[in-house]
Order: sequence, then C-alpha cells, then structure tokens
Amino acid sequence: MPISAYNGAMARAASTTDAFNAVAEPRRRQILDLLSAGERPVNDLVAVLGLPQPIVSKHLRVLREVGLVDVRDLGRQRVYCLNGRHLKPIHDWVKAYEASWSRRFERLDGVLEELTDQEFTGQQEFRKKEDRHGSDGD
Amino acid sequence: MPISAYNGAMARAASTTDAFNAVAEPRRRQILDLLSAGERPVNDLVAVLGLPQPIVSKHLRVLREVGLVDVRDLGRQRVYCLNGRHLKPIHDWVKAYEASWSRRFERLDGVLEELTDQEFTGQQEFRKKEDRHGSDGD
DNA sequence: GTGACATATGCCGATATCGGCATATAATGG
DNA sequence: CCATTATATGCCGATATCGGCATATGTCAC
Repeated sequence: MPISAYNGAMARAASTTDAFNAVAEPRRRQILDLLSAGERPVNDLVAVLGLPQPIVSKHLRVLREVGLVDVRDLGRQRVYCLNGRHLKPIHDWVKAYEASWSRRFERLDGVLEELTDQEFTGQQEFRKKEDRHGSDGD
Repeated sequence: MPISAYNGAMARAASTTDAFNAVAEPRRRQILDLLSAGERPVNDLVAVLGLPQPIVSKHLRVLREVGLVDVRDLGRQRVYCLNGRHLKPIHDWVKAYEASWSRRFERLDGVLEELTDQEFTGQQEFRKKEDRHGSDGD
C-alpha cells in the first residue's frame, strides 16, 4: 500500500477554491493586472476589459472568494483592489523550480524533446527495471 | 469600443492548454514536485501517489501537452522528467506582484478584510464618482 | 417614491474536467 | 507465439466552469 491510499470518491479535485485555479483563468489574471495599477470600480473594469458586466462581476466574485481582491463600498460603486497575499503560495511554489529554467537545463532547451532514448542512452542499453531511476539525486 | 472588443462566441476560455491550467490541478503539481527530484517512470509515480495508473497517465499527458514534462522511452517503461521552461511565465507573472505581499501590504495583512469603507475613509466621505480612482498611478 | 445608475445573482446551455473502468498498444521474457 | 509487464486511451457519468441573459438588489438624484 503506497503513501496516500487514494480516496477515490470525489469526481473532481478542487475548483475555484484556491488561488491556483482562480489565476488559471486568463481574464481573471487580466483583472488582477488591472487592479495592480490601483483600485477600480467594476464599471471601470468592464469598460477596459470590454466584457459584459455580469461576466466581470462573476470573475471578481471568484477572485474575492479566494481572497485575491478586496472590495470596498463607495456609494453605489464597489471598488475592488488587489490583495496579493494569496499569490505568494503560487510564487513560492514556482520559485522552487527556478533552477529548472534558468541555467543547467538551458542547453537542453529544445534538444531534450528531439532526442530519443536511443541517442541518449545509446551505450547503456539498460532495460532491466532495476535501473529505472537508480540515480534520482539529480 | 474598448480594448479587446470581446469575442463573445466561445463558451469557455482556455483549458488544459497552458501551464497555468495544468498547474491548477493539485495532483499535477504533486507530480511535478516528484519529478523535480529526478526523472521517474510512470509506475513509480503511481506507486508514490497512490493513484490508479490511468489517472496518472492522464495527468502526465496534460503536463506533456503543455510542455511541463518530457518523456523518454526506456524499454517498456516511459520515463518522465521535469521541464521547467513553461513554468517561467507563471513565475514571471506572479513575481510582478511580489511587492503586494512582501512589504507595504504587510501591516494590512488581516486588517484590510476587517475594516469597512466607513472606518477606512472615515474623514473623506467621498461618494462622487469622480474620485473613484483618481490616483491610479500608485 | 420613481427612475437611472452600478453591481450582483440566478438560471440556462455548451463544454470541459476528472475519476473509474475496461481495453488497446507496446515491449519483454520464456 | 503467448503471457506478462508498463503505459496509454477510450468511453462513461458526475460535476464544474464559463458565458449569455434577465433580473434582483442597492444607491443616488430628482
């Protein structure tokens, strides 16, 4: 029995419940980008984005539920502003992979996709399962 | 006419076509995490993750289509390895928001969510739409 | 209060996602 | 060749997502 035992009951994992998902939607990112320049009322976003207002409101709702934006009532307007706090986990996660694109993998950039195991492991010819990942340690 | 003119034809934006989406799935992140320690054949991932093999293969497929992993044939095994290149756009995107959680918003950390516009703009009392985002320029 | 403005919501349909399962494909070993 | 191992795929059903539209809610102006 492996590690996590696999709870095979839910038809789907998470959804729009975390920052990762919220940000997976391009429009939502666009909204955040706009808000990063400063707070804006919905109408402003609607105008700039060129989307129907309900759509924008819905995206804002998702962003809000995830905590990526805060709202403030201003008369009959609702002013949204960025709250980058929940963006940090994402940053922390990707940052751990920084090494994989900066240097060291650089030269493999397109090469890895081209070369076959033939070319790559030409002399070794290992097909016994024992070798499969004998040297994980990078 | 605003900026993007809004193409109101598609029922959905992107999907599993970009790194943002691929990474929005927790299991997929988990797989990448495992692969960041070194390449692994599918079976290994299956064992560690405790998920049914088809599920893992499907997630790997998504990751592959987005370019986040590369595959190598090794006898009857398929060895997957991380390819962090397509993670960089994500990193670049979030990094731009770094300031929003590091300092300056730090002290507002939980406060912002608590205080209402009343408390916050107590003395100003602006409700005319002209002020709504007068000082965007941060 | 009535009406205009600003925004949020609800319902709908199309589509996409994800897991489950069976099965296809491919390579290996006897 | 056949069985086994390793992995990929296809189909299914449940559910979630997203846009479109109408409409509810709330606020301000008159």
